[in-house]
Amino acid sequence: MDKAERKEREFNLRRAEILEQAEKIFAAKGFHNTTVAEIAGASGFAVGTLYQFFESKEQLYTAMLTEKLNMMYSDVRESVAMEEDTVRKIECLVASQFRFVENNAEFCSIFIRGDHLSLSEGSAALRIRMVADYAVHVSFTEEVIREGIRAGILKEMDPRMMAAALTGIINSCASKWLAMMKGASLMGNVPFVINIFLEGVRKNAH
Amino acid sequence: MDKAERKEREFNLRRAEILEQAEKIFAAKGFHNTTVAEIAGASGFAVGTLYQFFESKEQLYTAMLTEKLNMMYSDVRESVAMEEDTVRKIECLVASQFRFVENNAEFCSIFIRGDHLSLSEGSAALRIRMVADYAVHVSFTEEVIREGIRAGILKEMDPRMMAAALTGIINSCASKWLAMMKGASLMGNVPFVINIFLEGVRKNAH
Amino acid sequence: MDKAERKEREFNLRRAEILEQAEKIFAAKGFHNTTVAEIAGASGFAVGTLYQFFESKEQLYTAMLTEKLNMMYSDVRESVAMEEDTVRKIECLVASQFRFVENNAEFCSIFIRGDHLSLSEGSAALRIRMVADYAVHVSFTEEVIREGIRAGILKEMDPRMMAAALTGIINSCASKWLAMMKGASLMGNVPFVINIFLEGVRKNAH
Amino acid sequence: MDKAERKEREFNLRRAEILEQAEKIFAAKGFHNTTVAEIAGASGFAVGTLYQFFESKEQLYTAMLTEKLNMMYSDVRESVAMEEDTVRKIECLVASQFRFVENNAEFCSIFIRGDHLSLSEGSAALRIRMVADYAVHVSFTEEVIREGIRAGILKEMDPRMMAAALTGIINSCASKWLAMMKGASLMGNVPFVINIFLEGVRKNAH
DNA sequence: GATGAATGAGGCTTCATTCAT
DNA sequence: TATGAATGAAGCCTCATTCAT
Repeated sequence: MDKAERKEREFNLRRAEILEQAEKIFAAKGFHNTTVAEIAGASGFAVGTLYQFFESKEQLYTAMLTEKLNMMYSDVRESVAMEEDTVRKIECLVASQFRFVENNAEFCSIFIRGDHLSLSEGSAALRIRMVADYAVHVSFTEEVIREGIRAGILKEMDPRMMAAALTGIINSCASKWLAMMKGASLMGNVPFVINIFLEGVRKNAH
Repeated sequence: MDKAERKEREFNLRRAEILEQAEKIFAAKGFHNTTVAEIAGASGFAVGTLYQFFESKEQLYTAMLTEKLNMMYSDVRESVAMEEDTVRKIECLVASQFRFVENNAEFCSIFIRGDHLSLSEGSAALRIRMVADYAVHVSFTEEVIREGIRAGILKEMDPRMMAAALTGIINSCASKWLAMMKGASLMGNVPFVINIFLEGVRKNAH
Repeated sequence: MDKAERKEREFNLRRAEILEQAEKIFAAKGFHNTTVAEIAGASGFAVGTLYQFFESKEQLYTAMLTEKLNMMYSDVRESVAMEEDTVRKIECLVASQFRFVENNAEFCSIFIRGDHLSLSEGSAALRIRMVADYAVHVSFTEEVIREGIRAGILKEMDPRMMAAALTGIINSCASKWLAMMKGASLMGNVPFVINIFLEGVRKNAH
Repeated sequence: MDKAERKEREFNLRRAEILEQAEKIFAAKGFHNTTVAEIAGASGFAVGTLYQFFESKEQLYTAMLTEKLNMMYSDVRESVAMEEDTVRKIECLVASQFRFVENNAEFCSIFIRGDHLSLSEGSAALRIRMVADYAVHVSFTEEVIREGIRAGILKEMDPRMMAAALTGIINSCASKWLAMMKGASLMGNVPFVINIFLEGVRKNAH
């Protein structure tokens, strides 16, 4: 019977609607300053109804966070996988993250505000999963770099540190862009990031 | 009569004691999950007493944040001011920030947690001061870089972006270290950071 | 569907129940010595529930006050409107106020206690409305007297002052009755009040 | 030794200073919205010092109230005692009360605000004394009226009620004046009050 | 005697969660 | 299954009173 199927489709649609509204409000006001009633109101459901989709306010928050992040993670992985060359891969890594930030500015400002992780002790399990997801993403970046080293394209430094440096540059540029919200495109900074990461800032003597 | 003087000294000691305990608890649990009663208990005062030192929970939080950060800002400025050479200045910039992170690991984890800024609308004035302080710090980094460019040592790129990149690398390494809390010294990463920032990661053909 | 209608009816019933209990307690202990928890307990609701009916303790207090007073005001106006003759109108004025005091002794003792008006600065708007309502009531009394003067029944004195005198006599008798709470009926004093107001207390020489 | 005497004189001066300042603040903000610290500040003493003059905030409040009122009561009694004629006595009764109100407008507005009596259960004894003092004053008014009746000048009505009526007219006029705080003198209303009380408001047929 | 910092009980209000309809 | 009124624990803050200096 495909009644069950329709049910599930409906369920997922409603759930997505809630997450979408929650994202906006959480991004604007932070976790603690957002009330469940607000989210319910914005998504057109009753308060009690939200609790049929999510166990708690925290779980709703975490779901939104992880699902959106995993979306970004797979975007990055997909776009990187299409390239062969290490330098191109790094370009894709940067570009796809910048693209995500541009397309999800509100969501990303959560991380500037930064109340992710300031979740109560109770939800340790949820937090652990988020951290784990992040670790996977980091090690993906590491792997790209490791390949570059193996291929003799990148210097033989600690890949962990190199990944950290690249991530830092990306995040810092994204934060700057989010803070300013300038009309300028964030994507336009890709060459700069690549250049600084690959070549550094010291002027070569000649 | 220096009775007044002694009074003030006493006052500042108590105030500092409160800030010290508050720092630990805020760092461990975040702003919203920390109660005024907890801070009072930890610092050995009654709840009401805290309110003779700080107007509100938020003001206590902000005071702690700004005072500690300004401490770091001046540390950085001082140590950088002692050097002449641009490269040495950048080294100092990185080293003094890493030193601060090492010495104030608990405090710094607040920024990983990141609930600074998620303060209610009420404290706009306080928040503005924090942002302004930060802006001054950022422009200090920029200035160091600008000097390097003028001196022909650094490439002629946008100094704002270069400062952002450097800041990103520093923060990322610090975060990594805080997250792992490894026995390894964070200071040990200074050469790496300098190297990657100045020379990049691409292997030179020769 | 008259489900909404029933909802509203229920809502109003509960609201009235709270007001009724609040009236008793406020009357007995004054605004500041009454706690929200007490009112909640007496009306059989949880504390939080009160806040679905009233924005704040002050708003609850003011609502009770204004609604009850307006009830009295319209009682007075209605009963006076039924009479033609000025003297009969004044009788109704006095009688209907006395009747209200007898039927709402507890409520009226609030005014002997008198902590109406000692509300915080915050509720200026609410207080203004109360004062305005009272002004309307006073000018109604004045108008009755003015008519009596026009009709040649009352002396040509300042109607404002005459209204003040009548109001004073009424209030004073009511206060006396409330203070003593004697078995005696307050309504029994109507002829006395009318007589003293119309004829004064000096023995006529004859 | 008159050292003790000087001490007592000093003590009374300080006490009076505190009462004077307390009166202003209580009059302006009411009992509950006035803090002990405010009174201390205004009177130039430390908080702890107030507690050497008064047992508690409530006792300070009551002392101020009773002492001021008794001042008025004796003023009234004195000035009435100087007259022989009943009508003149009543005039003095009204005039001396109006004079007191004019000279102590701030203090009297406490009674418009009316948070006298809204004292906690604890101070029953103090409240009882205030009520008793008031009762004495009322019975003094009654006695004047009783004399007038005996002298064949006033009608043979219940003197209690007559006293209540007179008091009501006086209070009502005073309240009106306090509320408006008009430039006009309250004393100017004495003839009106006397006239309305003695002769009433009904126009005589002729 | 004078001081005023420290105290801590207690008040108002919010809001995540539940459950009867 | 959806609702949203009811709940009540918990938080921030105030302020009368005390007591060591």
